[in-house]
Amino acid sequence: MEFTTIKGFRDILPDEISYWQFLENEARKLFEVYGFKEIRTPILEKTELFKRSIGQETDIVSKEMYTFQDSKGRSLSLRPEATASVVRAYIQNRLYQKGGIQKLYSIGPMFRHERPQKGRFRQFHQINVEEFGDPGPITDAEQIIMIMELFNRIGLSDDLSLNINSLGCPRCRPSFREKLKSYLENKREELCSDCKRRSELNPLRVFDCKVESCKKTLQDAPIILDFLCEDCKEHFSSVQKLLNEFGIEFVVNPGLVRGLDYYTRTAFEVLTEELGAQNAIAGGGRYDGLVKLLGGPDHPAIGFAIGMERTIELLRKKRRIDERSPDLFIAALGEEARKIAFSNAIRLRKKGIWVEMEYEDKGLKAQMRRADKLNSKKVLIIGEEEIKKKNAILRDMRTGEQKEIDLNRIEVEI
RNA sequence: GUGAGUGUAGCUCAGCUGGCAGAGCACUGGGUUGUGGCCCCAGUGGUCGAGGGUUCGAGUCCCUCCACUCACCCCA
Repeated sequence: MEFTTIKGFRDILPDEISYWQFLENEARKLFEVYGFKEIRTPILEKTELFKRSIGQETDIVSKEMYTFQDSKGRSLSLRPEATASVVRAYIQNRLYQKGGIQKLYSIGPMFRHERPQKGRFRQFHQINVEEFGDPGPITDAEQIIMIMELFNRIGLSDDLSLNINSLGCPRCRPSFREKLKSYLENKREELCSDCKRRSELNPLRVFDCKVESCKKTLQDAPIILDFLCEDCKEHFSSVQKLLNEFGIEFVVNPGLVRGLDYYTRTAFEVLTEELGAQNAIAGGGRYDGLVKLLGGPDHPAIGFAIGMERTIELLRKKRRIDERSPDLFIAALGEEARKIAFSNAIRLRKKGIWVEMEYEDKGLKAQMRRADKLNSKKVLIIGEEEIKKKNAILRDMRTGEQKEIDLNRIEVEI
C-alpha cells in the first residue's frame, strides 16, 4: 500500500465514533452545569510558548515536540498539550478583564513525537479544563469532583483510582528539592542510571522509577509533604477535607509528580489497572505561577486533561455504546416504486426521520436483508400492488407485524 | 533512542521435517412468483510485508530492508 497514515497517527473510523461522541457529549453536558465555556485555540503556536511554560528541560519540550521553521524562519510547534495555548489566549484576549473567575474547556488533538505503544499515539486527543482566578482549595476540590463525576456518568468509576499530592509552592519546594538532592547524592551508588540522571535534572521524578532497588532506596527519602509551608499545608488539607466530605475516594501519593514544570500545590491523577503501561487516563493540577510567567497578571489557575484514546479504550472494554440505527428502510420493487420511495425518503428526512433505501434494482429478499443489517426499526414495502392501491406495507422488524398504510401517513405510523 | 515479538483474503487466524494457498467471520447470489435474523448450498476475494539468496521446487530455510505491536523511557 502506497499511502498509509504516518507512524503514531490513526484514523478514527465510523464504528468507533459513537464512543467519541458519547464521551464528548457527556463531558460538555457536565462542564456546562459547572459553568465552563468552550474555547478553541490553534494547534500551532510559537515554539517559545511551550519552552517557557512546560519547561525547556522536560522530555516533552526537549525531544517530543513537532517543531519546524516556517518560510520566514520562525520556529513553530504543534501543541504537545493544551494548557500553554489556553493561558496564552487568556492573556492575549484579556479574558481576566471580564472579572471574576474564568472557566474554560477545550477538546482536540495534541502531538508528541514519542515511540507509539498501547495507549500512546503521536497524535492523541484530550479533553482539557482550565480555571483562572481562584486560589482557594474549593476550586481544586470542585475540579476533582467534576472529573470523578464524569467518569461516574460514563460508567467507569469502578475501574479507576484517584491519586493526589501537593507539590508545594516556590516558597517551600526549593528547600525540599535541595534536601532530596543531597539525599540522592549520598545514595547515588544504589540508583539506576536513569535515576542518576534524574537526580541532577529533575530530582522529583525519581519517585516515578519502577526499578526495585530505586524504590527501596526511596523508602526513606524525604517526602514533599513534610516540607510544605503553612499555607500549602493548610491548602492541601482543605482539599482533602472537601473530597472526604463529598465522598470522593483518593490516595495521597507523595510520589506523584507531574512532568511539567509549571505545577504547584495540588496535583492529581486518575489511574487504571486495565490499560497496560500507560495507566493514567487523566491528570492535572494547580499552576499558580504560569499566567504571570507568560506575561499576564499574577492570577492563580488550575486545570486537568483527560486522555480520550485511553478513556475510550477502557470504555470499549467495559461497555457497549450502541450506534444509532435507521427509523425506516424503504424497500421498493421496480422503477416506479423506487421513484416513490426516493421522494418519500427525501420528504421524511426533512422531518428528522432517518430513512434508508435500496438504490439498485434488487429483490425484496435482498432489501430485507439489507434493512436487517442496518438494524432498521421498520421497513416500508412498496411494490406494484401497493402502487395500484396507493398504499404501502409497513413492517415492524422487531415484532414482525405488518399492516397496510396510506403513503401520506408514514410519519404518523412509525 | 534501546529491547523483544509479529507480518498469509476486508477481519481473526491455520498452514507439519520445503511439494497444487486454506478455515471461520464478512460480502454476493440461491434454497420456486414479493418478506430479514437461524440453517443449508454456491460464488467473489491473495504480489503469503518488500527485495535478494539456497533449492528441481520456498508461505515454509538464510540474509537485508520495511511496517506494525508491546515494553523501557515519558505521559493523557
